Amino acid sequence: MNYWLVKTEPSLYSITNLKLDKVTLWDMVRNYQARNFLKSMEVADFVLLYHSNVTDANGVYGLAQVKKVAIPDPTQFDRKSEGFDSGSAHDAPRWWSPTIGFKEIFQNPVLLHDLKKDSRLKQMQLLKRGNRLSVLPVSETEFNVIILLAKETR
DNA sequence: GCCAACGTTGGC
DNA sequence: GCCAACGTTGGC
Repeated sequence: MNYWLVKTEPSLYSITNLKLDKVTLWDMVRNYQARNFLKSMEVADFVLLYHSNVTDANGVYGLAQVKKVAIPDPTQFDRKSEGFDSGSAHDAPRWWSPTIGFKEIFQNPVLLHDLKKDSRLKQMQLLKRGNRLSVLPVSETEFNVIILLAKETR
């Protein structure tokens, strides 16, 4: 069992969209390190959904779970898609997408500000200087702390 | 809108 | 293989 955090711009795709869709293929990731993390996701892994590029409100907004391991991202072969990659061969796809399913929208979103001030989360990959990766591993401890913060009544 | 961080591209 | 230029991410 592994724990992950994926970033998304809510104006493009938010936890609410995932709730409506129930499941979604996590496509369009075009960074090799992030791709490697996507490929190592296993069914039932938990995935924290992080909203980025929100004025004053970046943070973890909900929880998802891996439903299917990664398949080749279909957008890389689609000429009409922004994700099209002419350098990717069908027999050796570059980009991969797991399917994730909706679990919950947090009662209290755990904002970036809250993550930063919690001493138990000092080691979080997300908080490392300049980390722009859109898919990151989260430790079990960090995951549990974030879930606790999300359930806290404030 | 600005800008730091950093990944990618391409000339040499 | 080096590295400058460029593009993107994402916090503020």
